[in-house]
Amino acid sequence: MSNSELVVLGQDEAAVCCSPMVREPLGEEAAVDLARMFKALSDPVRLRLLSLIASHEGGEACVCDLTGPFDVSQPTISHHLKVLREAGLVGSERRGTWVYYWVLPAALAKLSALLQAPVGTDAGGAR
Amino acid sequence: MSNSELVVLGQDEAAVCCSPMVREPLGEEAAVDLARMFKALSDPVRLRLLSLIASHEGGEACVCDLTGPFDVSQPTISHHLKVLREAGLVGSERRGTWVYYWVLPAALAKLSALLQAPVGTDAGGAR
DNA sequence: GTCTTGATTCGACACCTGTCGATACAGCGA
DNA sequence: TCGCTGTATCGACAGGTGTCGAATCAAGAC
Repeated sequence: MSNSELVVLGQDEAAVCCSPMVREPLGEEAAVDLARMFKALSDPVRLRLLSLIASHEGGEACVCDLTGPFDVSQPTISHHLKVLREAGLVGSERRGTWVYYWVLPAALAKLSALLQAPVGTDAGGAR
Repeated sequence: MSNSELVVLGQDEAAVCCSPMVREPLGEEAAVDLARMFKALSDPVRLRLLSLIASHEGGEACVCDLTGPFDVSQPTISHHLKVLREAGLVGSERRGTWVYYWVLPAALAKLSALLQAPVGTDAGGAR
């Protein structure tokens, strides 16, 4: 079933991915798609939610585990989880009374690869 | 540098970073700081600007090279460049008539490392 | 000096986003 | 069945964001 993760992630077909952006200019569509994912990461609460989920035992967490550490209301947490889900960064499933969330590693890997830069090469020194 | 709170953590200082977020929950301050950088990446124009700069010959580009490919006004480009600069993702310098921008690789590397996930290990995915 | 070109800043505007409380929905247990 | 607990959705509101044209600043050419 690990294949289905890629399907979920492919909100648009793999047109976008994986080559560092320092290599070649991003296309317009690719930029729109990637910006959507980065936007999901652009909120401190969502960032912490994501890491909380990812680092949780078993790689997944129930919503009830996630509302505690924050001082925002439960509907707000739910909203943020929805944003993460719609960005393709996490998956979710109801299991009995509780709803569980887990990170989709391929999505993170995609973004990570995109940002990969040849560090050490002085691309920014004073000139 | 306007971030008085996190003054130590420059482009290359590793106060916040570098451990994948799937390893341990992000602290509150770290999340705020990182969210600021991701927010800078959360706009398609800025994403393309960044990759345009990074992939430009010599690793840097003059603003005049950057206004062409977009259908937004030049002040808007300038605004986006400012956002990228204030997020610590690019550096800039006036050189005669023109202003040049370059990517700060350490900043990208920091974000990239953060997103690094153990792909292949199915982090709680399929059920 | 004045003019021209490149870039930033300013002020304004429409739209988007994060947050809340109230409400609705989904399972479970009594 | 009814009620309880855990989540999601709704509607509203304050504040933030992207965009523009106009004005301003900076450096070089004349």
